[in-house]
Parts: sequence; structure tokens; C-alpha cells
Amino acid sequence: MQVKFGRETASDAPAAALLLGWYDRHARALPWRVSPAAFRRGARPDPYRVWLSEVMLQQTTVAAVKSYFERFTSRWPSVEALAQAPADEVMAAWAGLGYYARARNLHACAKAVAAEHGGRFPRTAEGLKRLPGIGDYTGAAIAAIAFGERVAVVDGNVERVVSRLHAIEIPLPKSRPAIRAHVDAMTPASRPGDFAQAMMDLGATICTPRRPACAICPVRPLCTAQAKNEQDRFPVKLPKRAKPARRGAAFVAVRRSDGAVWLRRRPEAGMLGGMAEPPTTGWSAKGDGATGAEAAPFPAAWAHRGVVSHGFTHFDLALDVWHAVVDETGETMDGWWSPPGRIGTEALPTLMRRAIALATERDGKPA
DNA sequence: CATGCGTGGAT
DNA sequence: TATCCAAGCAT
Repeated sequence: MQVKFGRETASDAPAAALLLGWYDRHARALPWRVSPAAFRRGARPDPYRVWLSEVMLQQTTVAAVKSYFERFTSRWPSVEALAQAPADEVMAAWAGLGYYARARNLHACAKAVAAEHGGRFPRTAEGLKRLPGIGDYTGAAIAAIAFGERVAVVDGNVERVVSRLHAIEIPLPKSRPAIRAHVDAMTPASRPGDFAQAMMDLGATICTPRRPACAICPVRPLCTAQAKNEQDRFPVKLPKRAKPARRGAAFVAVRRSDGAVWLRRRPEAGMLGGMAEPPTTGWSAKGDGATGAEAAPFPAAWAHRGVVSHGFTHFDLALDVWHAVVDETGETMDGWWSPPGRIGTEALPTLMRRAIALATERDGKPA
């Protein structure tokens, strides 16, 4: 359908009212959230917790975020505390959550808020978006939820919900301007944060990507796609490109005396930037790295222990894992020995943890 | 504006 | 097993 930008579609305001009513009854209880009832009593969420949760939730599920959120807020209860934390501790605490540029930006953002804003987050989406790691979505979400700004909050859930409500045939991402116009028309001046969370809850629990639960949807009477029983066809998306298959190798050297593993730090920019790894070959989305023992960082009795398969966003990696027990080496290279008691606290991405686990397991069990 | 950037769960 | 994809951002 055509959207008249800047003008309300007839169904937008009624849909918003239905959604808020539904949220009052069915809002999910989440650690960073203030319930609708508490909100009515005057409670407001802590901007620090809202910000932290929104950054963690970028392209990441609620289930995956919860334990990380608890650990971060227990360890760093305020933005000032996080700002003062050493960078490597923040990266290590983020290890396993993915998209590691988020962790670097998170720390940079905390420092900026502490140093340049007196420890207080800007209260508008526009001001928030000037901070590292905060873009259109996150800035709007924090401003609406934590500060009550009436601003359109558009994430993947909202795109799906609105695409169905209006049976938008233009494929994403081209349809984004039209979707944004609808969301802006829907967003109420009162409780814009609850409205945003209501849209996201609806998308996460009812208006799901597959098999949406239209039977219990509060906005079903206003949904164009459902009226045609074509909800599964929306949102229309452009086809994706196939992921290339890439190869590489990891070399897990274990010190004979204490079982320590030799690790190094990856460059700040690019894949797994700033994270720890056992030495690996030059694999990337663009090309393969060497896979054989001749590519090892130093001579040793390297034994092939298997292959770890790992899917990245843009390519699938098959990483050959080599293992060697060494008496002593590497001290002249950049890196460090990580003893068994410390390996769990290193900033190791999941891929690298799996490679180390494969290299060091015995008879199918962890060493 | 297209591309690069993780991971785990659901189907 | 293969595929999709989840509260996006930076460049």
C-alpha cells in the first residue's frame, strides 16, 4: 500500500491503543524492564540498565542476553563503574555473546558518558546517537523507554509487525521509510516507551517470523495480511546471497609443565577484533587460510585433532585444529601462556573455545 | 548504501 | 542437516 508520509493511516492510532492495552496485561517481565503497573506508580527504569540491555539485545535473543546482563550489572552497577573497568575485563565478560565491536563501543560509550556527560546519559534520541554503539534503533529505544521521548522505535520486530499490519509488498530493506512513517504515526505522546516495548513483545511472542499466533493477536482486526490469510508471506524480503565456505587452522600449544595454552590478541579491527585466540592462519570472509602443520607459528610435534565448523554471518568456517605439547617456546612472540585456572576468564570467542576444547580433550572428554 | 560483523536456538 | 534469524551499528 502507498503511505502518505507524515500523515496518519486510519488504522494506526487504534492499533496503538489496542497494543498498549494488551501490554498492560501481557508484558514480559524482564530484568531491565519496569512493569506497566510500576510505571503507573511512577517508577522509571535506570537509563544505564536500559542502555546496557539494548546494546546486548542488538541482533541477540533475550534468552542469550539474560545471564550476561546479570553478570555485567552485578559487577559494574553503574556507568561510572563500567567506565573505570579495564578494557580486557569488559571484553572477557562479553566473550561468547558475539559481535565484539559492541563490547568495545560499550566501553567507549561508558567512558564518554562518565567523562563528558557527568555520568548521565543524554535524554534524547538525537543526543544518544552521537555516542559509540548507539544508532537509530538504540538511541530511539533508550530515549523512549528511559526518558519518555515520543520517538519512533523501529527494530526487526516492528518491521515485521508493521509489514503485516499493512501487507507491505515492497521488500525490506527498501520498505523501511514507509514502515518508519507508520510507526511514527502510531507512537503515542503518552507512554511511548511502553508502546515500543509492546510492539517488540508482540513481535517476539505472537507476530513471530514463522507461524504467527494470529488467533490471540490483539491487533488482528486491523491486520491487512491476516485479513487475506497471507501473514506468512510478510515481511517480503530480498533474497540473500549464499555464504561461502572458508578454511583455516588453529594451533593449540600446551605447555608440558602446567597445561597452559599459548594465546595471543587479535587486532582491534575486523573479525573477533580485540579478542584472544590460539594462533590461527589468515582465514577471513575473503579467502582461505593455510590448513596444514607447515603453517604453525613455531616448530613442534603438531598433531591434527579434528575440524571445528563455525557459521559466521557471511561465511562458514572449517577450522583445522592442531595440537602439540611443548616444553618451552613462544616467549619471543606476542602472546601469553594461559594456565588452566585462567583460561575460563580469557576473552575467548566461542569459536576459539571450541578449538581449544577439541585440541585438549582426551577420549572424547575434556582434559 | 551494501557489506562486515557471532552465536545459539528453532524448525 | 540446512536454513533462518534475534531489540543493529559502523563504515
